Amino acid sequence: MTKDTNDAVDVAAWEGDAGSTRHRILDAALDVFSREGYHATRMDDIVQRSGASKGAIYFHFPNKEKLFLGLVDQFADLLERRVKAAIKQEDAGMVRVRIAVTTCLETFSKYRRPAKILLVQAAGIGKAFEDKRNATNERFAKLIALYLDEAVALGEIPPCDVDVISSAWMGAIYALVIRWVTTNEPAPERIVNALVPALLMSVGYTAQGKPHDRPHRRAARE
Amino acid sequence: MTKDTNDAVDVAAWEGDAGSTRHRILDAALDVFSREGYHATRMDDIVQRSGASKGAIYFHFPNKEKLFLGLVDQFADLLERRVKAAIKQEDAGMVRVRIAVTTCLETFSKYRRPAKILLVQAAGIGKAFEDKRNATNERFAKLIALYLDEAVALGEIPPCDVDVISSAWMGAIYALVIRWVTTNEPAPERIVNALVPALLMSVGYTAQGKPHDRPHRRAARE
DNA sequence: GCTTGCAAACCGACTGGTCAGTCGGTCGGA
DNA sequence: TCCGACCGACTGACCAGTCGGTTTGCAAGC
Repeated sequence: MTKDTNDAVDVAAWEGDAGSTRHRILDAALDVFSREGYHATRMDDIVQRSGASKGAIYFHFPNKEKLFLGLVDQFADLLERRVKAAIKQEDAGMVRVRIAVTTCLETFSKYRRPAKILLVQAAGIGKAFEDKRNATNERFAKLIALYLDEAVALGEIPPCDVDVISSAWMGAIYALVIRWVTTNEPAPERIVNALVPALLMSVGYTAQGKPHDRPHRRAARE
Repeated sequence: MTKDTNDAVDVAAWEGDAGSTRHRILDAALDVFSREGYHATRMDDIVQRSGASKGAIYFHFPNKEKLFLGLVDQFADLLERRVKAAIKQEDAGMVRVRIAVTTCLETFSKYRRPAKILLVQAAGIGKAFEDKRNATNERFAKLIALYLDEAVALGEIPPCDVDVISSAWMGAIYALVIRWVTTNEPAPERIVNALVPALLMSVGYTAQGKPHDRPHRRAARE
Protein backbone atom coordinates (compact mmCIF):
# COMPACT_ATOMS: atom_id res chain seq x y z
CA MET A 1 0.00 0.00 0.00
CA THR A 2 1.11 3.51 -0.78
CA LYS A 3 4.37 2.53 -2.32
CA ASP A 4 4.48 5.35 -4.81
CA THR A 5 3.38 8.91 -4.36
CA ASN A 6 2.73 10.09 -7.90
CA ASP A 7 5.10 13.00 -7.74
CA ALA A 8 5.78 13.31 -11.41
CA VAL A 9 2.67 12.72 -13.44
CA ASP A 10 -0.22 13.65 -11.24
CA VAL A 11 -2.66 15.02 -13.72
CA ALA A 12 -1.86 12.35 -16.28
CA ALA A 13 -3.58 9.86 -14.05
CA TRP A 14 -7.00 11.29 -14.75
CA GLU A 15 -6.55 13.21 -17.99
CA GLY A 16 -6.01 11.35 -21.19
CA ASP A 17 -3.84 13.46 -23.46
CA ALA A 18 -0.45 13.33 -21.81
CA GLY A 19 2.17 15.51 -23.43
CA SER A 20 -0.27 18.00 -24.88
CA THR A 21 0.13 21.66 -24.07
CA ARG A 22 -3.08 21.66 -22.09
CA HIS A 23 -1.82 18.77 -20.04
CA ARG A 24 1.56 20.34 -19.46
CA ILE A 25 -0.19 23.46 -18.19
CA LEU A 26 -2.38 21.50 -15.79
CA ASP A 27 0.63 19.64 -14.49
CA ALA A 28 2.60 22.80 -13.95
CA ALA A 29 -0.38 24.50 -12.32
CA LEU A 30 -0.86 21.60 -9.96
CA ASP A 31 2.78 21.70 -9.06
CA VAL A 32 3.03 25.41 -8.42
CA PHE A 33 -0.37 25.85 -6.77
CA SER A 34 0.28 23.02 -4.36
CA ARG A 35 3.66 24.40 -3.39
CA GLU A 36 2.94 28.11 -3.25
CA GLY A 37 -0.79 28.37 -2.69
CA TYR A 38 -3.26 30.18 -4.87
CA HIS A 39 -2.33 33.80 -4.25
CA ALA A 40 1.40 33.35 -4.14
CA THR A 41 1.28 31.66 -7.53
CA ARG A 42 1.80 33.98 -10.48
CA MET A 43 0.56 32.97 -13.86
CA ASP A 44 4.10 33.60 -15.03
CA ASP A 45 5.29 30.86 -12.69
CA ILE A 46 3.02 28.45 -14.46
CA VAL A 47 4.22 29.80 -17.78
CA GLN A 48 7.82 29.14 -16.85
CA ARG A 49 7.18 25.77 -15.25
CA SER A 50 5.07 24.47 -18.11
CA GLY A 51 7.21 25.78 -20.92
CA ALA A 52 4.03 27.06 -22.54
CA SER A 53 3.28 30.73 -23.09
CA LYS A 54 0.90 33.10 -21.40
CA GLY A 55 -1.21 33.05 -24.52
CA ALA A 56 -1.40 29.26 -24.51
CA ILE A 57 -2.65 29.22 -20.95
CA TYR A 58 -5.33 31.79 -21.64
CA PHE A 59 -6.21 29.92 -24.80
CA HIS A 60 -7.00 26.79 -22.78
CA PHE A 61 -8.34 28.33 -19.58
CA PRO A 62 -10.46 31.44 -19.13
CA ASN A 63 -8.66 32.67 -16.04
CA LYS A 64 -6.59 31.80 -13.00
CA GLU A 65 -9.56 30.98 -10.82
CA LYS A 66 -11.07 28.52 -13.27
CA LEU A 67 -7.74 26.84 -13.73
CA PHE A 68 -7.44 26.32 -10.00
CA LEU A 69 -11.00 25.21 -9.42
CA GLY A 70 -10.65 22.85 -12.35
CA LEU A 71 -7.87 21.05 -10.56
CA VAL A 72 -9.92 20.84 -7.37
CA ASP A 73 -12.94 19.46 -9.17
CA GLN A 74 -10.99 16.93 -11.13
CA PHE A 75 -9.43 15.53 -8.02
CA ALA A 76 -12.69 15.46 -6.10
CA ASP A 77 -14.22 13.53 -8.97
CA LEU A 78 -11.37 11.07 -8.99
CA LEU A 79 -11.71 10.56 -5.26
CA GLU A 80 -15.41 9.95 -5.48
CA ARG A 81 -15.00 7.51 -8.35
CA ARG A 82 -12.42 5.53 -6.44
CA VAL A 83 -14.50 5.37 -3.28
CA LYS A 84 -17.61 4.27 -5.13
CA ALA A 85 -15.69 1.69 -7.13
CA ALA A 86 -14.20 0.24 -3.98
CA ILE A 87 -17.57 0.16 -2.24
CA LYS A 88 -19.29 -1.69 -5.02
CA GLN A 89 -17.26 -4.78 -4.28
CA GLU A 90 -18.53 -5.05 -0.73
CA ASP A 91 -21.76 -5.95 1.01
CA ALA A 92 -23.76 -3.20 2.68
CA GLY A 93 -22.91 -2.35 6.27
CA MET A 94 -19.90 -1.40 8.28
CA VAL A 95 -17.53 -3.10 5.86
CA ARG A 96 -18.42 -0.44 3.34
CA VAL A 97 -17.77 2.29 5.84
CA ARG A 98 -14.35 0.91 6.52
CA ILE A 99 -13.55 0.61 2.84
CA ALA A 100 -14.75 4.13 2.12
CA VAL A 101 -12.50 5.60 4.77
CA THR A 102 -9.55 3.48 3.78
CA THR A 103 -9.93 4.35 0.11
CA CYS A 104 -10.08 8.03 0.95
CA LEU A 105 -6.86 7.80 2.88
CA GLU A 106 -5.18 5.69 0.21
CA THR A 107 -6.14 8.13 -2.51
CA PHE A 108 -4.94 11.12 -0.57
CA SER A 109 -1.62 9.50 0.12
CA LYS A 110 -1.21 8.45 -3.48
CA TYR A 111 -2.08 11.84 -4.94
CA ARG A 112 -0.31 14.01 -2.50
CA ARG A 113 -0.19 17.27 -4.37
CA PRO A 114 -3.80 17.31 -5.51
CA ALA A 115 -4.73 16.46 -1.96
CA LYS A 116 -2.85 19.46 -0.73
CA ILE A 117 -4.64 21.70 -3.17
CA LEU A 118 -8.03 20.39 -2.16
CA LEU A 119 -7.45 20.35 1.56
CA VAL A 120 -5.09 23.21 2.21
CA GLN A 121 -4.82 25.66 -0.61
CA ALA A 122 -8.52 25.85 -1.35
CA ALA A 123 -9.30 27.29 2.06
CA GLY A 124 -9.35 30.92 3.04
CA ILE A 125 -8.92 32.17 -0.50
CA GLY A 126 -12.23 33.82 -0.94
CA LYS A 127 -15.94 33.24 -1.05
CA ALA A 128 -15.99 31.21 -4.26
CA PHE A 129 -13.27 28.91 -3.02
CA GLU A 130 -14.70 28.58 0.43
CA ASP A 131 -18.01 27.51 -1.00
CA LYS A 132 -16.34 25.06 -3.32
CA ARG A 133 -14.37 23.52 -0.50
CA ASN A 134 -17.39 23.24 1.77
CA ALA A 135 -19.38 21.70 -1.03
CA THR A 136 -16.66 19.15 -1.74
CA ASN A 137 -16.36 18.48 1.93
CA GLU A 138 -20.05 17.90 2.32
CA ARG A 139 -20.09 15.74 -0.76
CA PHE A 140 -17.89 13.19 0.93
CA ALA A 141 -19.48 13.61 4.31
CA LYS A 142 -22.79 12.76 2.67
CA LEU A 143 -21.23 9.67 1.14
CA ILE A 144 -20.01 8.51 4.53
CA ALA A 145 -23.35 9.39 6.09
CA LEU A 146 -25.09 7.19 3.54
CA TYR A 147 -23.06 4.14 4.44
CA LEU A 148 -23.38 4.86 8.13
CA ASP A 149 -27.14 5.02 7.76
CA GLU A 150 -27.03 1.64 6.08
CA ALA A 151 -25.07 0.24 8.97
CA VAL A 152 -27.55 1.67 11.46
CA ALA A 153 -30.44 0.19 9.51
CA LEU A 154 -28.74 -3.19 9.56
CA GLY A 155 -28.33 -2.89 13.31
CA GLU A 156 -24.57 -3.13 13.12
CA ILE A 157 -24.19 0.04 15.12
CA PRO A 158 -26.54 1.91 17.43
CA PRO A 159 -28.31 4.99 16.03
CA CYS A 160 -26.39 8.25 16.24
CA ASP A 161 -26.31 11.75 14.80
CA VAL A 162 -24.99 10.55 11.47
CA ASP A 163 -24.77 14.03 10.03
CA VAL A 164 -22.47 15.30 12.75
CA ILE A 165 -20.47 12.09 12.89
CA SER A 166 -19.73 12.05 9.20
CA SER A 167 -18.54 15.66 9.26
CA ALA A 168 -16.35 14.82 12.20
CA TRP A 169 -14.87 11.86 10.40
CA MET A 170 -14.02 13.93 7.34
CA GLY A 171 -12.44 16.47 9.61
CA ALA A 172 -10.35 13.85 11.34
CA ILE A 173 -9.21 12.41 8.03
CA TYR A 174 -8.45 15.82 6.59
CA ALA A 175 -6.48 16.93 9.63
CA LEU A 176 -4.17 13.96 9.46
CA VAL A 177 -3.74 14.12 5.73
CA ILE A 178 -2.97 17.82 5.96
CA ARG A 179 -0.44 17.17 8.65
CA TRP A 180 1.16 14.45 6.61
CA VAL A 181 1.09 16.50 3.44
CA THR A 182 2.77 19.47 5.05
CA THR A 183 5.10 17.93 7.62
CA ASN A 184 5.47 14.46 6.15
CA GLU A 185 5.10 13.11 9.59
CA PRO A 186 2.66 10.46 10.62
CA ALA A 187 3.34 7.83 7.96
CA PRO A 188 0.18 6.93 6.00
CA GLU A 189 0.31 3.41 7.33
CA ARG A 190 0.33 4.62 10.90
CA ILE A 191 -2.56 6.95 10.16
CA VAL A 192 -4.67 4.15 8.76
CA ASN A 193 -3.83 1.76 11.57
CA ALA A 194 -4.69 4.21 14.32
CA LEU A 195 -7.45 6.21 12.70
CA VAL A 196 -9.71 3.63 11.11
CA PRO A 197 -10.28 1.60 14.29
CA ALA A 198 -10.84 4.78 16.27
CA LEU A 199 -13.44 6.02 13.80
CA LEU A 200 -15.24 2.70 13.85
CA MET A 201 -15.22 2.61 17.63
CA SER A 202 -16.56 6.14 17.79
CA VAL A 203 -19.91 4.91 16.50
CA GLY A 204 -19.93 1.95 18.84
CA TYR A 205 -18.79 -0.61 16.31
CA THR A 206 -17.08 -3.42 18.19
CA ALA A 207 -14.75 -5.21 15.84
CA GLN A 208 -16.82 -8.34 15.61
CA GLY A 209 -15.30 -11.11 13.54
CA LYS A 210 -12.32 -9.10 12.45
CA PRO A 211 -9.41 -11.52 12.92
CA HIS A 212 -6.76 -8.86 12.88
CA ASP A 213 -5.89 -8.99 9.21
CA ARG A 214 -8.74 -10.60 7.43
CA PRO A 215 -8.04 -10.71 3.72
CA HIS A 216 -11.08 -8.82 2.45
CA ARG A 217 -11.74 -9.48 -1.19
CA ARG A 218 -10.46 -6.77 -3.41
CA ALA A 219 -10.94 -6.82 -7.16
CA ALA A 220 -10.19 -4.38 -9.95
CA ARG A 221 -8.25 -1.31 -8.89
CA GLU A 222 -9.29 2.23 -9.91
CA MET B 1 -24.50 27.47 27.14
CA THR B 2 -23.65 29.61 24.14
CA LYS B 3 -26.34 32.13 24.68
CA ASP B 4 -24.38 35.02 23.27
CA THR B 5 -22.00 35.02 20.39
CA ASN B 6 -19.84 38.07 21.04
CA ASP B 7 -20.62 39.74 17.81
CA ALA B 8 -19.90 43.27 18.87
CA VAL B 9 -16.90 43.43 21.15
CA ASP B 10 -14.73 40.51 20.29
CA VAL B 11 -11.30 41.88 20.84
CA ALA B 12 -12.33 43.74 23.95
CA ALA B 13 -12.63 40.41 25.68
CA TRP B 14 -8.91 39.87 25.73
CA GLU B 15 -7.44 43.32 25.27
CA GLY B 16 -7.70 45.85 28.03
CA ASP B 17 -7.90 49.29 26.51
CA ALA B 18 -11.34 49.35 24.98
CA GLY B 19 -12.13 52.50 23.01
CA SER B 20 -8.55 53.31 22.15
CA THR B 21 -7.55 53.70 18.53
CA ARG B 22 -5.45 50.57 18.65
CA HIS B 23 -8.40 48.64 19.96
CA ARG B 24 -10.77 50.03 17.38
CA ILE B 25 -8.34 48.97 14.67
CA LEU B 26 -8.08 45.43 16.03
CA ASP B 27 -11.83 45.19 16.23
CA ALA B 28 -12.31 46.40 12.69
CA ALA B 29 -9.56 44.11 11.43
CA LEU B 30 -11.15 41.12 13.12
CA ASP B 31 -14.46 42.00 11.59
CA VAL B 32 -13.26 42.50 8.06
CA PHE B 33 -10.71 39.68 7.98
CA SER B 34 -13.24 37.18 9.27
CA ARG B 35 -15.81 38.19 6.70
CA GLU B 36 -13.63 38.70 3.65
CA GLY B 37 -10.55 36.63 4.27
CA TYR B 38 -6.99 37.85 4.31
CA HIS B 39 -6.41 38.66 0.68
CA ALA B 40 -9.80 40.12 -0.08
CA THR B 41 -9.36 42.54 2.80
CA ARG B 42 -7.88 45.88 1.83
CA MET B 43 -6.20 47.98 4.44
CA ASP B 44 -8.55 50.73 3.34
CA ASP B 45 -11.48 48.57 4.42
CA ILE B 46 -10.04 48.45 7.90
CA VAL B 47 -9.44 52.18 7.73
CA GLN B 48 -13.05 52.82 6.89
CA ARG B 49 -14.50 50.33 9.33
CA SER B 50 -12.35 51.50 12.24
CA GLY B 51 -12.71 55.21 11.62
CA ALA B 52 -8.97 55.50 12.11
CA SER B 53 -6.59 56.59 9.38
CA LYS B 54 -4.09 54.66 7.32
CA GLY B 55 -1.35 56.41 9.25
CA ALA B 56 -2.83 55.33 12.57
CA ILE B 57 -2.88 51.70 11.52
CA TYR B 58 0.71 51.76 10.37
CA PHE B 59 1.62 53.59 13.53
CA HIS B 60 0.31 50.70 15.64
CA PHE B 61 1.09 47.75 13.40
CA PRO B 62 4.09 47.20 11.14
CA ASN B 63 2.12 45.67 8.28
CA LYS B 64 -0.94 43.76 7.20
CA GLU B 65 0.53 40.36 7.89
CA LYS B 66 1.51 41.16 11.46
CA LEU B 67 -1.89 42.62 12.14
CA PHE B 68 -3.52 39.42 10.96
CA LEU B 69 -1.17 37.05 12.73
CA GLY B 70 -1.58 39.12 15.87
CA LEU B 71 -5.28 38.36 15.87
CA VAL B 72 -4.63 34.66 15.35
CA ASP B 73 -2.12 34.51 18.18
CA GLN B 74 -4.27 36.42 20.58
CA PHE B 75 -7.16 34.10 20.04
CA ALA B 76 -5.04 30.97 20.30
CA ASP B 77 -3.71 32.28 23.60
CA LEU B 78 -7.20 32.94 24.87
CA LEU B 79 -8.29 29.46 23.90
CA GLU B 80 -5.35 27.86 25.63
CA ARG B 81 -5.89 29.90 28.78
CA ARG B 82 -9.53 28.92 28.94
CA VAL B 83 -8.83 25.23 28.41
CA LYS B 84 -6.12 25.19 31.05
CA ALA B 85 -8.26 27.11 33.52
CA ALA B 86 -11.13 24.71 33.03
CA ILE B 87 -8.86 21.69 33.40
CA LYS B 88 -7.37 22.87 36.64
CA GLN B 89 -10.67 22.35 38.41
CA GLU B 90 -10.81 18.66 37.57
CA ASP B 91 -9.03 15.51 38.63
CA ALA B 92 -6.66 13.87 36.18
CA GLY B 93 -8.12 11.38 33.77
CA MET B 94 -10.85 11.22 31.20
CA VAL B 95 -12.86 13.93 32.93
CA ARG B 96 -10.16 16.35 31.92
CA VAL B 97 -10.26 15.18 28.36
CA ARG B 98 -13.96 15.76 28.24
CA ILE B 99 -13.63 19.20 29.76
CA ALA B 100 -10.85 20.18 27.39
CA VAL B 101 -12.90 19.26 24.36
CA THR B 102 -16.02 20.90 25.69
CA THR B 103 -14.19 24.10 26.55
CA CYS B 104 -12.70 24.23 23.08
CA LEU B 105 -16.11 23.95 21.51
CA GLU B 106 -17.62 26.45 23.91
CA THR B 107 -14.90 28.98 23.20
CA PHE B 108 -15.19 28.59 19.47
CA SER B 109 -18.92 29.06 19.58
CA LYS B 110 -18.63 32.07 21.85
CA TYR B 111 -15.95 33.79 19.78
CA ARG B 112 -17.24 33.00 16.40
CA ARG B 113 -15.35 35.51 14.32
CA PRO B 114 -11.93 34.90 15.83
CA ALA B 115 -12.60 31.20 15.38
CA LYS B 116 -13.25 31.75 11.73
CA ILE B 117 -10.02 33.62 11.36
CA LEU B 118 -8.04 30.91 13.07
CA LEU B 119 -9.68 27.95 11.39
CA VAL B 120 -10.65 29.17 7.96
CA GLN B 121 -8.94 32.34 6.93
CA ALA B 122 -5.51 31.37 8.17
CA ALA B 123 -5.27 28.45 5.77
CA GLY B 124 -3.94 28.51 2.28
CA ILE B 125 -2.66 32.05 2.48
CA GLY B 126 1.00 31.36 2.26
CA LYS B 127 3.93 29.70 3.92
CA ALA B 128 4.05 31.93 6.98
CA PHE B 129 0.37 31.46 7.65
CA GLU B 130 0.38 27.79 6.97
CA ASP B 131 3.15 27.28 9.46
CA LYS B 132 1.38 29.38 12.02
CA ARG B 133 -1.82 27.45 11.60
CA ASN B 134 -0.08 24.10 11.82
CA ALA B 135 1.78 25.23 14.90
CA THR B 136 -1.43 26.38 16.58
CA ASN B 137 -3.10 23.20 15.56
CA GLU B 138 -0.35 21.08 17.02
CA ARG B 139 -0.33 23.17 20.14
CA PHE B 140 -3.83 22.07 20.99
CA ALA B 141 -3.36 18.56 19.74
CA LYS B 142 -0.43 18.29 22.15
CA LEU B 143 -2.63 19.51 24.96
CA ILE B 144 -5.22 16.86 24.22
CA ALA B 145 -2.50 14.26 23.84
CA LEU B 146 -1.22 15.13 27.31
CA TYR B 147 -4.56 14.49 28.97
CA LEU B 148 -5.10 11.35 26.93
CA ASP B 149 -1.75 10.06 28.10
CA GLU B 150 -2.82 10.70 31.67
CA ALA B 151 -5.99 8.73 31.09
CA VAL B 152 -4.02 5.85 29.61
CA ALA B 153 -1.63 5.89 32.56
CA LEU B 154 -4.58 5.76 34.93
CA GLY B 155 -5.93 2.78 33.04
CA GLU B 156 -9.17 4.54 32.18
CA ILE B 157 -8.70 3.79 28.51
CA PRO B 158 -6.60 1.22 26.66
CA PRO B 159 -3.32 2.40 25.12
CA CYS B 160 -3.55 3.89 21.65
CA ASP B 161 -1.64 6.03 19.19
CA VAL B 162 -2.25 9.17 21.18
CA ASP B 163 -0.46 11.39 18.70
CA VAL B 164 -2.65 10.37 15.80
CA ILE B 165 -5.81 10.34 17.89
CA SER B 166 -5.33 13.85 19.21
CA SER B 167 -4.74 15.22 15.72
CA ALA B 168 -7.86 13.44 14.57
CA TRP B 169 -9.87 14.93 17.41
CA MET B 170 -8.74 18.43 16.60
CA GLY B 171 -9.63 17.82 13.00
CA ALA B 172 -13.09 16.61 13.92
CA ILE B 173 -13.66 19.59 16.16
CA TYR B 174 -12.36 22.03 13.58
CA ALA B 175 -14.45 20.58 10.79
CA LEU B 176 -17.66 21.00 12.71
CA VAL B 177 -16.82 24.43 13.97
CA ILE B 178 -15.89 25.50 10.45
CA ARG B 179 -19.14 24.15 9.14
CA TRP B 180 -21.06 25.93 11.83
CA VAL B 181 -19.14 29.15 11.37
CA THR B 182 -19.73 29.25 7.64
CA THR B 183 -23.15 27.68 7.22
CA ASN B 184 -24.55 28.25 10.69
CA GLU B 185 -25.89 24.80 10.57
CA PRO B 186 -25.33 22.14 13.17
CA ALA B 187 -26.25 24.07 16.31
CA PRO B 188 -23.39 24.13 18.84
CA GLU B 189 -25.47 22.16 21.28
CA ARG B 190 -26.02 19.41 18.79
CA ILE B 191 -22.35 19.36 17.97
CA VAL B 192 -21.38 18.92 21.60
CA ASN B 193 -24.00 16.27 22.25
CA ALA B 194 -23.03 14.15 19.30
CA LEU B 195 -19.32 14.81 19.07
CA VAL B 196 -18.07 14.53 22.63
CA PRO B 197 -19.46 11.04 23.26
CA ALA B 198 -18.18 9.89 19.89
CA LEU B 199 -14.70 11.16 20.61
CA LEU B 200 -14.66 9.50 24.00
CA MET B 201 -15.87 6.23 22.55
CA SER B 202 -13.24 6.37 19.84
CA VAL B 203 -10.56 5.70 22.45
CA GLY B 204 -12.58 2.95 24.06
CA TYR B 205 -13.92 4.99 26.95
CA THR B 206 -17.16 3.44 28.09
CA ALA B 207 -19.21 6.09 29.83
CA GLN B 208 -18.80 4.62 33.28
CA GLY B 209 -20.64 6.49 36.02
CA LYS B 210 -21.88 9.26 33.79
CA PRO B 211 -25.51 9.70 34.86
CA HIS B 212 -26.53 11.45 31.67
CA ASP B 213 -26.21 15.00 32.89
CA ARG B 214 -24.02 14.94 35.92
CA PRO B 215 -23.53 18.50 37.24
CA HIS B 216 -19.75 18.67 37.10
CA ARG B 217 -18.37 21.38 39.32
CA ARG B 218 -17.52 24.52 37.48
CA ALA B 219 -15.94 27.51 39.15
CA ALA B 220 -14.64 30.86 37.92
CA ARG B 221 -15.18 31.52 34.23
CA GLU B 222 -12.39 32.75 31.91
C1' DG C 1 2.22 17.04 -55.56
C1' DC C 2 1.77 21.64 -54.76
C1' DT C 3 -0.24 25.92 -53.78
C1' DT C 4 -3.57 28.45 -51.29
C1' DG C 5 -6.48 29.57 -47.54
C1' DC C 6 -8.04 29.33 -43.15
C1' DA C 7 -8.43 28.43 -38.45
C1' DA C 8 -6.78 26.53 -34.37
C1' DA C 9 -2.91 26.80 -31.45
C1' DC C 10 0.45 29.41 -29.66
C1' DC C 11 3.58 33.54 -28.58
C1' DG C 12 5.09 37.37 -25.34
C1' DA C 13 5.43 42.45 -24.86
C1' DC C 14 2.45 45.48 -22.94
C1' DT C 15 -1.40 47.70 -20.15
C1' DG C 16 -4.41 49.08 -16.66
C1' DG C 17 -6.04 48.59 -12.16
C1' DT C 18 -5.16 47.60 -7.62
C1' DC C 19 -3.19 48.18 -3.04
C1' DA C 20 0.38 47.92 0.66
C1' DG C 21 3.02 50.92 2.48
C1' DT C 22 5.17 55.94 2.77
C1' DC C 23 5.92 60.52 4.15
C1' DG C 24 5.43 65.27 4.88
C1' DG C 25 2.43 67.39 7.69
C1' DT C 26 -1.10 68.62 11.70
C1' DC C 27 -2.61 68.65 16.45
C1' DG C 28 -2.75 68.63 21.37
C1' DG C 29 -0.86 67.82 25.73
C1' DA C 30 3.16 68.00 28.96
C1' DT D 1 9.05 73.34 22.12
C1' DC D 2 9.03 68.74 21.78
C1' DC D 3 7.03 64.33 20.99
C1' DG D 4 3.70 60.81 20.56
C1' DA D 5 -0.46 60.12 18.08
C1' DC D 6 -2.68 60.64 14.08
C1' DC D 7 -3.91 62.15 9.12
C1' DG D 8 -4.56 61.01 4.03
C1' DA D 9 -2.82 62.02 -0.63
C1' DC D 10 0.38 59.81 -3.16
C1' DT D 11 3.64 56.23 -5.24
C1' DG D 12 5.60 52.36 -7.04
C1' DA D 13 5.55 47.50 -7.50
C1' DC D 14 3.12 43.87 -8.89
C1' DC D 15 0.44 40.85 -11.97
C1' DA D 16 -3.92 39.11 -14.29
C1' DG D 17 -5.37 39.42 -18.43
C1' DT D 18 -5.07 41.35 -23.51
C1' DC D 19 -4.06 41.58 -28.27
C1' DG D 20 -1.71 41.94 -32.54
C1' DG D 21 1.01 38.85 -34.50
C1' DT D 22 3.28 34.15 -35.93
C1' DT D 23 3.31 29.30 -36.65
C1' DT D 24 1.31 24.88 -37.67
C1' DG D 25 -1.81 21.48 -39.42
C1' DC D 26 -4.79 20.28 -42.85
C1' DA D 27 -8.25 20.29 -46.36
C1' DA D 28 -9.85 21.85 -50.76
C1' DG D 29 -8.82 23.18 -55.33
C1' DC D 30 -5.96 22.62 -59.38
